[in-house]
Amino acid sequence: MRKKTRDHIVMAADRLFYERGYEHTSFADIAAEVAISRGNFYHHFKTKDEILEAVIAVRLTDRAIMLGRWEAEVASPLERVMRFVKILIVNQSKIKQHGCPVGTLCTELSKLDHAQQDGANGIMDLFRQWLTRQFRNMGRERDADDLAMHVLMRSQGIAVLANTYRDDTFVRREVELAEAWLRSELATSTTV
Amino acid sequence: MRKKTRDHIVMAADRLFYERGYEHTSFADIAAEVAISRGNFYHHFKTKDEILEAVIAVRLTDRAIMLGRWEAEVASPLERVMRFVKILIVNQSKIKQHGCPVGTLCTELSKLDHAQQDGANGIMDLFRQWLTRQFRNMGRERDADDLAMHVLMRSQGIAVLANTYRDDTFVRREVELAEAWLRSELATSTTV
DNA sequence: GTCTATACGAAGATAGAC
DNA sequence: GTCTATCTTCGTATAGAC
Repeated sequence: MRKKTRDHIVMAADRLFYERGYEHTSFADIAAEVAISRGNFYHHFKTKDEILEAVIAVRLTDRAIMLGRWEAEVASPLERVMRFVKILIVNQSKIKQHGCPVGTLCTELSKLDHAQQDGANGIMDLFRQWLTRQFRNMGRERDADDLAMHVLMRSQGIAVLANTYRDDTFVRREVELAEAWLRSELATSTTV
Repeated sequence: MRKKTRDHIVMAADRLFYERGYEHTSFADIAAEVAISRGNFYHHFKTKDEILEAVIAVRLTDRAIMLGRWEAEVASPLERVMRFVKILIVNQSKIKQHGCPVGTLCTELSKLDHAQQDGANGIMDLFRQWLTRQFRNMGRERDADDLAMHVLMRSQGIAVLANTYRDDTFVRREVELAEAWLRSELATSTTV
């Protein structure tokens, strides 16, 4: 069973919103990418906001699946968080070019004061809650959310500067520092 | 001697580019803010890019003056870096609303693949070099730039999440963590 | 230096034929 | 479901009068 046009549109929009930003991407851009006419476009989506909504939904689902897989594949919560931090390495070349797909969207929609702000922030929150759960599993009931926010903070900071300076060495060094911090932070309080 | 119209335009553009983003700000928006006609606009700037260039120049100068003042006012390089980190507290409400003026501009121009990317990145670099100099003064010749990048990374990460979650407690906590990290990092290597 | 009027193109959106 | 044609609005930019 082949992918439907609607799915093609969402996939193309997802990529273009990430690479060029939401506002800077036009219907014509997406239509050209999918190789359909602009008219046909409106059969599938009535407004640009609706496409954004669909893109956010897809991104949320994708990330939830990814996190679920890690939870199934990786036994130790510490290793799971490490896996999260390592996205910066795995996706390094994309991040250098376009930043973090989640962070940059939240930032852009905030400036636009866009109705889908909460939707985008929800993806960030998915990460936050997943990370919080991992820290809880490590016995850090009380400050699990603080630790989660700290990991998110580092990820976002690294992504912004990776994008600004396009420096591989910096990214690798900071990921190692984040891992070292994680280990030393958790060394004091293992298994409670 | 009163401010000239040109300066008013740059000031208004500076604020609007920060609050709404560069692309989302139109000539009409700026003209309305300054209370001049769109036509008059083009007497002072031929293109939108030219305004951006002027805004970046002003921001660069402003920040350079700020950093110079800190260098004059604060004797200890450690305290100077602390002062830098504390901008996040001082400008907290703006940052919660619109993020970091430097980081968000770099991010936006990267997506637009805009000619002024280097200009915006130059403001980030002003901070980087200033921070590097402070760490050198603390006797950290070898890793001064790494430490500077780490401080920048934290600032940018905190700003992104402050903007996403608009959470005062988070900002305060992370600034304290950054200060604690600074102190512990420098404790090992004081005055060489 | 400031204004009004206007040209021009891009982008979002609609109508209706096939 | 897909197309072409068209409408409308908005944003950049120019011309020329005051």
